[in-house]
Amino acid sequence: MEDFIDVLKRCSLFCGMDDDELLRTTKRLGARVVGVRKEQTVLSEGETPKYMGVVLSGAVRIVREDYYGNRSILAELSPPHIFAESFVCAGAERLPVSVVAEGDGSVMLLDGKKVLADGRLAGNLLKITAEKNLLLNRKIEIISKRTIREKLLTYLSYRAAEQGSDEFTVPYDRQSLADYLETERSALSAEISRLRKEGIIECERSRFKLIGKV
Amino acid sequence: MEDFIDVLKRCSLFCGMDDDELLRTTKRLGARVVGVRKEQTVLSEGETPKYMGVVLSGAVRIVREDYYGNRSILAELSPPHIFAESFVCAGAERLPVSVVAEGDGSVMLLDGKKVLADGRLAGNLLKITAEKNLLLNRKIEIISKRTIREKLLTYLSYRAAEQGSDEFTVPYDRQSLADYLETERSALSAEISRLRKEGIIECERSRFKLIGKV
DNA sequence: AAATGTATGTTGTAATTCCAACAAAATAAA
DNA sequence: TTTATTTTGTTGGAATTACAACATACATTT
Repeated sequence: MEDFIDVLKRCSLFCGMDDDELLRTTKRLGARVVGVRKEQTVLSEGETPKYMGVVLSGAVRIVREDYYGNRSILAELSPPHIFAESFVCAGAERLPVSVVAEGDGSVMLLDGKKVLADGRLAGNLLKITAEKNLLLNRKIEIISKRTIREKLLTYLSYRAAEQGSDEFTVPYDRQSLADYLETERSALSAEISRLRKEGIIECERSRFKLIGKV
Repeated sequence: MEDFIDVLKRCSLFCGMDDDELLRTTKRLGARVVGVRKEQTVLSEGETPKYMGVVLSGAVRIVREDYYGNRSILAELSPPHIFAESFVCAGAERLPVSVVAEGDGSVMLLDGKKVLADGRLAGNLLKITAEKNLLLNRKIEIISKRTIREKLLTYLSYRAAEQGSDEFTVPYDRQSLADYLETERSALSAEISRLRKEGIIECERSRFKLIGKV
């Protein structure tokens, strides 16, 4: 736990706690740090939402897959983001998504009930679930666009804004970006090519640049 | 306010309060009951999220419109649902959606800061925002399906489950249903016709029936 | 360096959706 | 009832996407 104290201090769940308080709290809650390997499933769709987690290193993806194998990525979360907290707080019967490690890394798992029983943590959770809400709203805004071009440009604009520059990276390779935008990889590649030819974007792998009209 | 005490008692925000406590609380918060007319905008996209609201009668829709006039319906909320609470709790700078009255009705508007300052109400808000999260997740599941047929059937399955019957209604007319499914009205109508001809559904206006294979 | 595997780009065809225009049905108003 | 108005259904062509198959580029391993 001590290894990740700096990450945990940046985590909204423990907002306002000093080192000592933080260590005592995680200990009292019986928090477990778990190492995860690339592609490993941390929590599975369908299971009872018992735990909420904190990304300590690496990154996790919130994903869902339908009968036809269409993978859908809801979000990629880097440290010190929290996951599965909404399903615990809402008392959902089953997890509607899976949590999968993007690469090797580690997460902290917390017993949902114990977290909710702690007034301080429960208070912090309100802001967290509300912010998660904004993220989902944004994702809906993006994928409700009718063409791949619009979806992509809307998404890229948000990334640019987040990183405060017209040059920025995206945490996805082409397949994953397609899974996030809810579309086809090859069609996405083709659209990126067209945007490049038209001088609207520059792009190399996961590095993009939005070319603004002067 | 007294007219709506029964609605408010069913509202999760006031969970666990008796009549007297409820009236005192709303009074203390300076809650205002506002009558709304069909199509009237209650809160506008872009404004600062200052208020959260409760649907008292009628229904409201959470909507967004893009530059091309594509209307997107995120949700339809009936009494005693709450709206705009996530944006207040997250401290968002601008409202990313509008709230529009579906028909004539009334809503209660509450000052966001005052609600958050009340420990009891803030505690209740956690469950509410988390549940709103589930709704958004569901909406994403629906619209991430690749065809209108799949979107529609997924949505209808949820409605059937909610109403506990394979015969059920939908709170939208064709245009609104299309706006919720993020697709075209005419294409949706055509798909409904096909599903009907194939014996997969029965449908008359906003009343649907899912025909299960025997 | 060669071989293997993975990621990305390209292309043509089939399927689906969009869009516009109109027809038919239902509802409201006169 | 008759006339508007709104809602829903239908249709054909244009636009877009999905899908499959393959080419190319890049990375990793041996």
